[in-house]
Amino acid sequence: MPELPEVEGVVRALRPVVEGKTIEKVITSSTIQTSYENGKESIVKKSSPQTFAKALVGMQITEIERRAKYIFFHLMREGNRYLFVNHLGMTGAWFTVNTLAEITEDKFRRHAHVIIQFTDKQLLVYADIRRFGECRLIEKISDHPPLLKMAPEPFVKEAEDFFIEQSEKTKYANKAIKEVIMDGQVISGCGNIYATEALFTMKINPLRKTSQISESSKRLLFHAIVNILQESIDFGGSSISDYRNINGEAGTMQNRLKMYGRKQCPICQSETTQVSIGGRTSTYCDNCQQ
DNA sequence: CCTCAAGACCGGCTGC
DNA sequence: TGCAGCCGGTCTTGA
Repeated sequence: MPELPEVEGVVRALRPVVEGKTIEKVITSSTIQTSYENGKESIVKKSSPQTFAKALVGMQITEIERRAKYIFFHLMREGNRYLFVNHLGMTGAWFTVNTLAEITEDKFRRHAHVIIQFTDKQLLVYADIRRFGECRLIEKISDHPPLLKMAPEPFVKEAEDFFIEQSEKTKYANKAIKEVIMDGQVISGCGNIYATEALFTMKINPLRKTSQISESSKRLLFHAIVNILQESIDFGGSSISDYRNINGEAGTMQNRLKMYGRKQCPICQSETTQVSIGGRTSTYCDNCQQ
C-alpha cells in the first residue's frame, strides 16, 4: 500500500535511471485492452490503452516529481510539454529492467500492464496486481480538475495553515478526525498507516469529531503527521503487502510502526480496538487515545 | 451550487 | 479443495 513516503522512494529511485530518456515504444497488456473493450477504465484513464501507448512515443522524460501520492512524469516532444500522471493505487510498482524476466516476483511480472521501452532499449515497466492504479496522459494539471484540489505538499510552509483552514469548514466539523486527515483536500499524502500512527502519537482517538479538537491540538497533530512522513521517507517507506521500491526492495518503516496493524498497545499493553472509519479499518488504543 | 452515498476499478488472501 | 466475501485510494456518478 504505497503512501507518500513510499511514492517518494519510488520517485527518488526512478529519477537517476529514467530522467532524460526518450520513449521509443510502449506496449500495454491485453488485460487492460480487454477491460477497455468491455467499457471499463482499467489503469489507463480517459483513453484507450493503445491510444495512450502511441501518444507516448517520441516523448522525452524531462523531470519526475512526486505530488501527494501521485508521480508526475514531465514529458516533452518537439517543444511541447505533457504530463504523465501515475498513481500506484494499492498494488502498483515500477521496475526498470532489460527484460520482463528480470521482474523476479511472479505476481508482479504476471501483471505488467504498461511496458515503456526507451531508445536505449531499457524497459520501464508498470505492474499492478489489483489494477487500482492509474496512468493518465494530459497536457496540463487543469486538464484533470481533481489534481487542482489537492492540498499543498505537507512539507511546504503553507500546508499547516491550509490544513487548519480546511479543517474548520462545516463539512468536516462532524467527521471523525481520522477521516479528515486522510482527505487529500485537507492534507496531501496521509493515508491509513500514517494517520493511524500520528493519532496514536498524539493520543487522539481517531473517532473524535474534528470540531471537538482545538486549533493548537490540530497544529500539533499536523506536525506529528509531517514528522512520521519524514521518518518513513528516511527509512525507505513501509513495506506492507505489495509495496516494493524500484529495485524490488522493501523499506523498513513497517518495523517502526507503533499502532498500525498491532494487536496490543505498546504503551499500556491492552488490546487494540479496530473500527471502520470512512470505510477504512482503523486501529487505536481505547485506553491511551482519548 | 453543494454535500453525501454509492459505485467503479480488482485479485490475493482468509476462512468456512 | 472450492469459493464467497473482504479489503481499499481516488474519482465519478447519481440523489
